[in-house]
Amino acid sequence: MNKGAQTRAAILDQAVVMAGVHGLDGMSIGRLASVTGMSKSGLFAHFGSKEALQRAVLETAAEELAQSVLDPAQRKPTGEERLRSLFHRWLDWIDTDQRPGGCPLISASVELADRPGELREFLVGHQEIWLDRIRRMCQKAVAEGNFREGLDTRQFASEFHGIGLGFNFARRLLAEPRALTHANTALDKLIDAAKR
Amino acid sequence: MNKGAQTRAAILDQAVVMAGVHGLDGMSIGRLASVTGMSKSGLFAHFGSKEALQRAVLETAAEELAQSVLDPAQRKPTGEERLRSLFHRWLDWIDTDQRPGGCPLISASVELADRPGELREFLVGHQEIWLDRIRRMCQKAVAEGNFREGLDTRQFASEFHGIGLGFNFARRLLAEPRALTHANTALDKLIDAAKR
DNA sequence: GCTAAAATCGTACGAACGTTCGCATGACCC
DNA sequence: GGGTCATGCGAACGTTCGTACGATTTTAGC
Repeated sequence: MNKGAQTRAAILDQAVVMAGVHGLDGMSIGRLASVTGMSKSGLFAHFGSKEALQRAVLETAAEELAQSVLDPAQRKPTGEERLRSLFHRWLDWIDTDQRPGGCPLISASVELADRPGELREFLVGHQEIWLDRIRRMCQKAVAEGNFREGLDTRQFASEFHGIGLGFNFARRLLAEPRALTHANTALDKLIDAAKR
Repeated sequence: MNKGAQTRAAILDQAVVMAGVHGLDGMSIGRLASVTGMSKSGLFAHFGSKEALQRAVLETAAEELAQSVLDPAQRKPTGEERLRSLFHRWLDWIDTDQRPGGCPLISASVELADRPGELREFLVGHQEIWLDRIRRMCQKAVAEGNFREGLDTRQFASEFHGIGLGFNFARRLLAEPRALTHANTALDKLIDAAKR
């Protein structure tokens, strides 16, 4: 790995954290420079604009999510196992003490929801893919005869995602200790209902 | 109403909108002044600090939520009716075209989740009350014999809230047209499951 | 209608913002 | 190992930020 790419990766490591806590806008180049021990201009040169930095943060977060949540789940044999694996890994990813700020993509989703632009489009695309993956896992479970025929998979994906958002909320804002139990119970109910 | 209180209310009207779209931090006093046709210093004098302004925004949003969502629902006779009324009014409040930015309290929840301070405490308090109200409505339905005995009302409230968060997400970021249907179906399932 | 109080304005402040540019210094290829 | 190009720094830019303060206008009670 080049020196440049190395530094860039180190910057993005911190940037994902800062963006998760303070938002993509609240993340400032000056503070990021001081955290990474670089000069503002030196750091800036790696991206060329703040928007490009923000974009890189979103891409980095999406890659990390894919690597530590989506991909491992995809390797499970059955649809239900994939869904359960995805769910638990997702909760871990949201709640990890490695990264204060929870899931940076959820934070960005709320921050950018009503602000048209390239960043928003990127996020929309990512989240549509995310929901589609859930849906496909669900379809697989139907094809396997595990979930009932005629199940509304879009509805399933929507509810699946809602449980995760609720967990993110309960865990991060309220520090609710029962949040994990609530989420797991909700998933069990959802999967149970999908079977009959 | 005093001239002062009148102006203050007009400012907060715009401030709630701006905070919903750009976040509590992204809302700036200068832009707020230009939108309301005031001078920066004249507007500032009404609050004394930006944090006080942010606090007032949260209080205003919470009052509006109570007035147009919570209070009317509380007047319904049965627990289930209260829950259904609360839900539909909540979705309307989230999706209204009056206020771009969806529910400002949800936005603020994500923005402030990992930033300790007075504002966060206020939000935590408000959201705990919110969840508690849902829970109480649920308890009422149990007491009425409509929902089954032994129902985990905390679990119910958590799922109820998750559905709303999912709706906020799907409607605002993805502009998903099926979002309302998904939310309604999810609520029906939730209530149905609470009965048996 | 006068007057005290409340509301608003203009100006200014220091700090932080994103961005630019020229110069040094290190890394990497031949 | 020398030459080159990527990498990083320091200083400065114009703008916007939140905030302070004294002057001025407008409101409200007598």
